[in-house]
Amino acid sequence: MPTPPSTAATPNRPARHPVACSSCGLRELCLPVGFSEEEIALLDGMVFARRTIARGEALFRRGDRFAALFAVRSGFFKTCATSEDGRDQVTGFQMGGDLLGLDGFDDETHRCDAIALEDSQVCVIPHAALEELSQTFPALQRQLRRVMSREIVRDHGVMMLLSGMRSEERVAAFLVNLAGRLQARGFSPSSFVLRMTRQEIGTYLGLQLETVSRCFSRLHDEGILDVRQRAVRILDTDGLRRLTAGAAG
Amino acid sequence: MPTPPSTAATPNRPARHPVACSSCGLRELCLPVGFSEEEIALLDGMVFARRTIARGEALFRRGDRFAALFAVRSGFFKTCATSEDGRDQVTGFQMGGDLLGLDGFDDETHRCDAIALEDSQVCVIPHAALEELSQTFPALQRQLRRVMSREIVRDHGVMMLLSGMRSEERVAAFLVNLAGRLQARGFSPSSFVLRMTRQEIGTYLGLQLETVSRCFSRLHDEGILDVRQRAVRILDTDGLRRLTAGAAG
DNA sequence: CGCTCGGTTGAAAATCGTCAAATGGCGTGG
DNA sequence: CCACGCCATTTGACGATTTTCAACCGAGCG
Repeated sequence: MPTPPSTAATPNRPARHPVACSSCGLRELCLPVGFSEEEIALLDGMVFARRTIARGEALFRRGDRFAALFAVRSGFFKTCATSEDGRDQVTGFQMGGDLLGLDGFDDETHRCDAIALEDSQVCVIPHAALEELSQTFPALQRQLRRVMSREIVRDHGVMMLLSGMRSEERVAAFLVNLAGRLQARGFSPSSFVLRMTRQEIGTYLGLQLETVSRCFSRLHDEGILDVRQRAVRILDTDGLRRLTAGAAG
Repeated sequence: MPTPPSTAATPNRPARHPVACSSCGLRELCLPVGFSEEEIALLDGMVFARRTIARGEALFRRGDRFAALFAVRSGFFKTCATSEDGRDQVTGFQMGGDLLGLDGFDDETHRCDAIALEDSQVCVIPHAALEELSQTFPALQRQLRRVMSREIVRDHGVMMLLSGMRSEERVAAFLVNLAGRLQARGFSPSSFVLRMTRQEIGTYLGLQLETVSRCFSRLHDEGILDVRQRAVRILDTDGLRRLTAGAAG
């Protein structure tokens, strides 16, 4: 599906859709993980709309008031935090079922930009509804803590990657992670198209875009990958995973 | 207060103390930030004990069941996540008022080790009490979300540091951060003693210990620091802060 | 008083970043 | 429909930073 007519400013009007977690294929990857049917029904009332974001547009930006949490329904996002001196850090890539905006609870302000890397749809989970419902719905607050906890653990994994791995290991780890997440969503884990540029991968992994490109080329030469621009085919999953574990593996 | 007699295994018996958030000097840095007197009184019933941890001992380890959150009452900790291949990443240093264990909500299991870098005391906040109390105490669950959110933002800051800065900038940023936190706790921000080894700083910053040592020496030569082993005196705070912002500053 | 551990320093090697140029998709406009 | 131009990507050469290996120093502790 192509980019909608570039009248640009589409986003801020949330479109009413028949939104229902109960009938959503992503519910096992999203907020309702482990909920009973009754509990999911409660969520249906809370997730009040979907919103469409065109490629390149921001779902929210750093400094925006934190009015809602978002769950990716379809599409692909990056989040990036910008430092005072202008350099920006891609802190994560989000796909179907992932939540966006967890960093907003602190001071009711989003602390990073969330940019759609392809035309995307998100479910809007208003902060107020979340607060209200979680009073009478202990499983929801528990689940929210779990999701936030998982985000913290994930970030620690990225720190480990940034801190201890060499470029090729980083790129390998990135691909293994991406493949796993695609597989969990029913896509092929061995053949996919990257939604982000080399630059964005580099910013995420703490590498220059040229280094990322060279790593891809090297993995190609080693017969582990088939890379053609953004199209990736993993030829040797075990080999890739071995690289991830580091030379010590 | 010196290290307790090294009978080693002191920890697991929580000592009953007159524990009270309401009379704690750290409450403005800890869980009760922004709570009213009545709200803090509710916390008093929940924080049920203190626990003493000797230097070098673990408060908890990766894989331990997540039974409680901990708030540092005195002392100093590091948290480190260990990867499958044995390398470990220091994910943070915690001091008075900081919370430990936020990564445990996901699967009710601690996901990192928390090691005391000096003799320390923590307040024990049982998970069950937290769950129960937060049912009838909306401000508490809100606050917990805020704290977790802040942890996520903090981690993104570290990722930015690991990803985009060179060694000297990293070390400068580390020192500026530490100084600020010490100041917030009423200690001198310009003269302090490091509680961690060069190795631990290095693991945190994604550098080898030799590189950390060289950075300290260079900052010393530039007249910005006076470093003698673990004793640090910051001579030029602005200079240090300029380095943090990067060459672009 | 010697030993161990943490820290410092030096030199060589490896990795990664920087600069530069060439290639190739892709979308736009003719 | 094709040509053009822009942007992403690739690749090469060089240089800078950081790691690695090794030796040495010094403080704290038994």
